[in-house]
Amino acid sequence: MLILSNTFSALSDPNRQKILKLLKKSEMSVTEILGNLDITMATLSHHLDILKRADLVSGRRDGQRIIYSLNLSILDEISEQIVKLLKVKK
Amino acid sequence: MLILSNTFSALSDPNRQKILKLLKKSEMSVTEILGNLDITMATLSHHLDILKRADLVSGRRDGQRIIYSLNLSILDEISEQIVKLLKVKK
DNA sequence: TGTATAATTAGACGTATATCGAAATATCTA
DNA sequence: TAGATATTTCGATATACGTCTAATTATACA
Repeated sequence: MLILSNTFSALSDPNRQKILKLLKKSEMSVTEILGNLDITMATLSHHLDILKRADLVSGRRDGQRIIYSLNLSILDEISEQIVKLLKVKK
Repeated sequence: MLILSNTFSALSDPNRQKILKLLKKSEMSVTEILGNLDITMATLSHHLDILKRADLVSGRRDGQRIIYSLNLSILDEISEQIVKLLKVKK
């Protein structure tokens, strides 16, 4: 079960939004993601942890690297929750 | 034009989510909203300001009271932005 | 015009969060 | 097994945010 507050918090940071947009195109290692952002590796790792805990991304190890990818399964659930939050029944 | 980051920030607080759910049922004055929450009037006013600036609610004066209501027009835009953020083209 | 009611604004405070550099952990390869 | 590469974790710091009380603004009405 999704905790709505956490998901929106996860989505509310500009750098995390950039990460999601990058992963939308293709899965990437941490270092690859880092090349597209202006933060340190430590900070990126922190953001990835938040996105992981919100179930928005997942990472799998591939040798030395960890490859992150978007969790598409969450999309429908988020949309549904937003509708529940805002949509007025006619 | 919607600034996505602001919308998600606005949606990310539990009390603001409660406010939106209340206004979903019917428009309400600040004092009426207050009766459903466990915060001070000042804090509520602060949250309403954030929701207003995110275009999620609007307020109109009615005598001494200010009546807040949900801005339904934003819903489609938010859903669209979420899809843009997360949805991968097949 | 003065008092009551409704809401916002100002100022202060503690906690959460984004960030960094440095240290630790994990994997690969020579 | 030692050194290199990739990532995470730790500890510190500055800023943002949610909250409060008190003061201010706006409206109503007697």
